Amino acid sequence: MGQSLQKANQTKRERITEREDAIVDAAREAFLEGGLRGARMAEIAERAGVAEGTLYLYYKNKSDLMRAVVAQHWDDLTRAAHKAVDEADDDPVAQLEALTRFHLNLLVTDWPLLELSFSLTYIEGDDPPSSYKRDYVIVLDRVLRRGQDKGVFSVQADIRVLRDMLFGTLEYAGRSALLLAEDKRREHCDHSITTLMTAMLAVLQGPQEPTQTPDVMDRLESAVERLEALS
Amino acid sequence: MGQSLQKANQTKRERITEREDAIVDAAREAFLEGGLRGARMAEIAERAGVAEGTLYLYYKNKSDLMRAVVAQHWDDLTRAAHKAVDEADDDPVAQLEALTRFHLNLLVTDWPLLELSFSLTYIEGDDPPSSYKRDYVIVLDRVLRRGQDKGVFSVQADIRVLRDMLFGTLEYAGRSALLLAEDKRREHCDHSITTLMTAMLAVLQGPQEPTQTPDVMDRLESAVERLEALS
DNA sequence: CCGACGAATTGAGCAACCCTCATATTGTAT
DNA sequence: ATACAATATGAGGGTTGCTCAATTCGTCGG
Repeated sequence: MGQSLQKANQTKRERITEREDAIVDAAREAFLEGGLRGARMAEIAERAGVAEGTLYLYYKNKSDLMRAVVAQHWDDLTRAAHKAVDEADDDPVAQLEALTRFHLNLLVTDWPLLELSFSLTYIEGDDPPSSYKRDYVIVLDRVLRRGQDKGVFSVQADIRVLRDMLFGTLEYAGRSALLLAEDKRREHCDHSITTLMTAMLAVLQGPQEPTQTPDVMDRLESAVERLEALS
Repeated sequence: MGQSLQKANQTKRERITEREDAIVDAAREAFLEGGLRGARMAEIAERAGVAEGTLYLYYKNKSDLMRAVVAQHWDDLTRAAHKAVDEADDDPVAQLEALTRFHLNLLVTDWPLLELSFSLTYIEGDDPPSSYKRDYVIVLDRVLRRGQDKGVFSVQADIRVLRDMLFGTLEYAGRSALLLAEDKRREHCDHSITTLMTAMLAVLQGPQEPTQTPDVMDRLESAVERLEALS
């Protein structure tokens, strides 16, 4: 009759999701400890409390399982990034800085998991290259487009290049920070952010002098002329 | 008697070096075709014309062999980078742009091999993480220091952050370029370089207003003088 | 409550492959 | 010519990702 008795009040769907979570959790631990190569499928199965064969009912192969671990994490990060931007002042520059700080901070605190993510980039997958990062990147696009709409950022600026600049620089800066001792880390991060903001704003706000200087000069000159005309 | 007969006029040293080269050449081909995982030691041995066990007399293990392939390549690249800078005009800005263009170009043309190099970053090596890139990075340091010495670049600028910015941005920009169709690639590269130069110069040349303001002041002074002359 | 059928799970076994090491070959000095 | 060291070989050991025939579990109709 459609509805039937379930063990411990769980639906079939719930039980399957629970198992999936158990597997992903076990896999995350194992991958964090040994990387893609170091982790053993047998060990993951044991930790998850399932047989080795069961893993292959849920995920096609080892790297597919790691993809699931990484994708879940990027999902969390995307939500957090949106939140970080929304909590900043309602000003494109402030939002951009908030996102920059959020991302660099992430690279330092979440490095082990992000390293897994990056390493996956270089694994020749059997399946089409997935892009769990796409949604995350959209957070930046939103900030930049909003700045352009408000007239604070130049519409000339190519968002694609700025994406590369922000994420590229920060990935490298994060790695540099990790090489430093704990106490120098914050200083280096702050410095990287300041520098990167200067750089990005130079692109986003375009040349400032030409737009302001002529204006100032023109008005000054005309004032002088008016004075000259008086005499 | 110290000097002894050699087959085909080769010294022992020469024969060993020749074998090493044969192995590295075979390994490069194999790794380019299948990556670290896809390449088979048995196949590399066959291509190099040696037995599988011989590989392990020259290199500790598979990733150590790949390291050798990649290190050799970075060595070539470093020489070429120095050359690119030296052939540019004797001007720090021009040299920086030459290096930027050289590096981005590299990322597009040499991508398969550079991808191997990057993937190696994420292989938990049994040995201390090697840094074949160190010498390459020094090329940038040289350009920036020279600019500072000549007073063209601000000494305030932190070279470490600029390193992250240049190489980080370019790695990402190179990847973006590879996703584009052949005909749009050059345009995108040129655009990335222009943008990146704007960004870096904003950092390297510091705030520009102070250098222009005096001009405003000069003209103001002259205006006042004209007014004074009237009375 | 029973029996039966499909879905889900298991884990022993297979195949692939890196690396070792006992043996063989080559080179050199006396 | 002989002994000895250096170098090379490749069959076999050991590990591990993945498959699939056998088994258990969950859900129905009767």
